Amino acid sequence: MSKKYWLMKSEPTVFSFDNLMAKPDATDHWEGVRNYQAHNYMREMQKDDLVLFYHSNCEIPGIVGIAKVIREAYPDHTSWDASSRYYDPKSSLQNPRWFMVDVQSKKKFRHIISLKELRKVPELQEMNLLRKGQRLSVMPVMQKDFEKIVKLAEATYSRS
DNA sequence: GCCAACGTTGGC
DNA sequence: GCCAACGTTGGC
Repeated sequence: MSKKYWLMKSEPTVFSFDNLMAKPDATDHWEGVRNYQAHNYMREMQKDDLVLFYHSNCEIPGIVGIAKVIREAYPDHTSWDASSRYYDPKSSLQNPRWFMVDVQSKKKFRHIISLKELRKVPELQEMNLLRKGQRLSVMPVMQKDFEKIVKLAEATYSRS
């Protein structure tokens, strides 16, 4: 099966791209997805799929870098941890209700590709991310859009 | 802090 | 199964 592309949102005050880079092996599990549609997308992820890392609910929302899926979906242990903010009493070790993947940071953009900037790119206007009212924290990205965003990031490098 | 646009819950 | 009330997301 061919590689797929995704976008995952995180609030940088909770977990930022820098936090991911600082982890051992620049790798961490992606805990806390508690929306079924986002969760279903996450379960479709395959090893080596690439992920746009998006910072949400912050001063400058936008894409900050690229990560890679290094472990496919497995039970999210925070869902049965009563002390976790992601605790779900309907989930248990025996019958897990939520899953997570492991991701590794791959490349940090020198500058954030802000939501504002994305909205100015004609080719990207069909992205799920830019659709009104869509709030999924995990969503698929078309290959052409992924490549366009990487190009934007590279153009930013050469300009500076 | 506001509020639009969702998703979820629970009474009926 | 309907739907009002409530909670959450996330840009602004």
